[in-house]
Amino acid sequence: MENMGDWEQKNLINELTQGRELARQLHSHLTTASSSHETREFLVQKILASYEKSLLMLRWSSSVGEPQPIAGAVRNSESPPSQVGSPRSEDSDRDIRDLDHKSDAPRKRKALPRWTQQVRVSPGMGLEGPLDDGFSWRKYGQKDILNAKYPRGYYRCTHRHVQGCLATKQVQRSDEDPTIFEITYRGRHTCSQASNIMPPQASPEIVLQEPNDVMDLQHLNPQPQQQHDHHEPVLSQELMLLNFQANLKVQTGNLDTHHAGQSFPSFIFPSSSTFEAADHHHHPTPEQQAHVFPASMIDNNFVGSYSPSFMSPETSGTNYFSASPGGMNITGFPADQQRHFQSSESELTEIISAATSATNSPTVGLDFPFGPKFDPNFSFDNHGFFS
DNA sequence: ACTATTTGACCCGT
DNA sequence: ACGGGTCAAATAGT
Repeated sequence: MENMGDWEQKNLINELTQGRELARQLHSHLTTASSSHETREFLVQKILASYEKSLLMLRWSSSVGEPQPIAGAVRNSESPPSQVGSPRSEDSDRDIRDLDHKSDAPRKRKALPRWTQQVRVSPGMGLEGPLDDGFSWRKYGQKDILNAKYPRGYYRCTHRHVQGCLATKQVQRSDEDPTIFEITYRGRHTCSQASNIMPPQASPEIVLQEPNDVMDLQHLNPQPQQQHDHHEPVLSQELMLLNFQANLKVQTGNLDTHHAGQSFPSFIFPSSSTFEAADHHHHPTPEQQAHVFPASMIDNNFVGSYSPSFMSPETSGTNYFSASPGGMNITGFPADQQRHFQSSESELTEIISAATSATNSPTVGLDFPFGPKFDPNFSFDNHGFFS
């Protein structure tokens, strides 16, 4: 079923439609002597931004097979998109969890898919923050990093508590080129991200992206999980939409020989109970602690199936990552998360009620390259977007 | 009233 | 102890 790309598709269409409208406006402005240069320039910027965003969405979402970086539309000035970062690192994390006995021991292993994109915002327009990548994020922290001039911002998915979306991202403005932002994503969105509007804004230019993870990620999001059972109907619908998958591809400009494309299917599951169990910091607020769920149960849920990872079919291994259940669908949804900590009371209650799903189970996070349905070798790039 | 951001404290792995 | 990541209370914005 391809419902996965639904909302993304809508957003894409929406974006392109907006761009078309802007182009039309520009056209009329061009034939109207009275329009100012500024206005025209503004429209041009908006149009470019629309293109950028659409491109971003495409790559982000279904794997797009294109190797080249997107050519930048706006580039003026300075440094070419050299690839700044290190060349890629690939690999991933797959962690195999064995069920080792030592139960109690807080085992921790967690690895969330993680990859980085470098985005440039055009100086011309205001707007600075990194572009809107189509997801709604909530900032939860900012830190000054050792040798960086600019602080790093930490964001997590807005729906973390409601839908248990584990995705987070960090945004670090580049020291040398302030127009570049390095955005590191961690975890795939499991939320439906229902309302997503994508306001156009700065025009970003993706310089490159690379997946990596290599390192162990230390902690990931804290959240244990639990399953949801009854969710409201409405909710469930939303859920349906949600699966989308994303993937990225790297292209490090050809530097490397192999490409690493990755795509992840939709959800990530906490695969392992691992993390949650460790909800690492527990900050003890008495009450909160009170409702923490037994990690134990959590554990059981998954674990079961794991498919070994497959490496990438083709060339070197590329990818893997979380996975979804056999098909990403509704059911398989994230059954996880929890929240106990923050979040207003109201939210909390809602959440709780929403939680628990019967489905849980089987879906475990496994890793494999492409969505279940597609063939590994690549695939579907654009499964017909606009047709 | 609510939700989002700010920001120093806290926690954790090195 | 240090650096990085997250929490959570206070604050700001809607």
